[in-house]
Amino acid sequence: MPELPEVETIRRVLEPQLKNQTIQGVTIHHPQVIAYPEPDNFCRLVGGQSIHHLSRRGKFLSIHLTDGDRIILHLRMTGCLLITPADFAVAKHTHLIFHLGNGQELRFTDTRRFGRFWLLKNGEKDTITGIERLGPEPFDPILTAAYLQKVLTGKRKSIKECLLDQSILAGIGNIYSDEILYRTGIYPARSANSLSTAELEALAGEIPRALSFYIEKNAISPEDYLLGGGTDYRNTPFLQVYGHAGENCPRCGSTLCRTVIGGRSSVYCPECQKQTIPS
DNA sequence: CCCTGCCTGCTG
DNA sequence: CAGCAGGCAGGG
Repeated sequence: MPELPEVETIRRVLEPQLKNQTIQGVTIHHPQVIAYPEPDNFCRLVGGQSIHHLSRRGKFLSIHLTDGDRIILHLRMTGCLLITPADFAVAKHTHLIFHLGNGQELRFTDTRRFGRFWLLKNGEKDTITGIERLGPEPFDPILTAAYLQKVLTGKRKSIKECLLDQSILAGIGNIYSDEILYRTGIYPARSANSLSTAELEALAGEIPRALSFYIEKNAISPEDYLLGGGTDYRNTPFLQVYGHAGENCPRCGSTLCRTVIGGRSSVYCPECQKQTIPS
């Protein structure tokens, strides 16, 4: 489920609670979620270490341990992290439990089991998670119209598919690509190399602006996060097009359309996002 | 470019 | 029952 704003929200909520905590041990209910190394080694290497801080890169979350090792995870579609008391009822589809020194637990729940964990040793070159192939962060000042111009030149695929391409920009998924294109008035199926400089400038500005807006709308206390089971994404009411096909465009009142682009469901306003290229 | 697999659950 | 779901890798 989570895209960049949700992963960042999780990082912000969990980091203060996890900082300086010791991982006393790990219980694996479903070894499939450990991509590397072997699940037994994963547990052995993590056990006894302390958590130094959490970082995010695109949709990846990293738990940095005090000796320089790092646990990296990707929540994919339905992954979820929750800090609970040890006696808290274990939710269905809980695959991994980290037992913390303060009696709390860090639990990984994932209905569809697409999410993955990796453990990289201090200094170990990351050739397996995919982080190395990510494009820049959307908040990196490198994201300008000129950067977009450079990476989109010659790209005949749609601008929506390019926004979803993690090697072009890291962290945007199906929700926020639709929201960003709506905000910038760009028809999602437009070929990426057809965008004008003005449109690229609009995108370069709106991408970080929209993502920041949705990160802030997601803000939640640790208590409410636990009550919501880690899936209470509070920015959903602020989505303008995603999930609103058939409803009225908030700007012009036209009926929002749904189509499929690059195999992904896409919602747009036929009036605010014209198919024709502005001259 | 499209297709499939990976999984379960919800909706119509 | 089919179709769909906020992701990504791999294959043709």
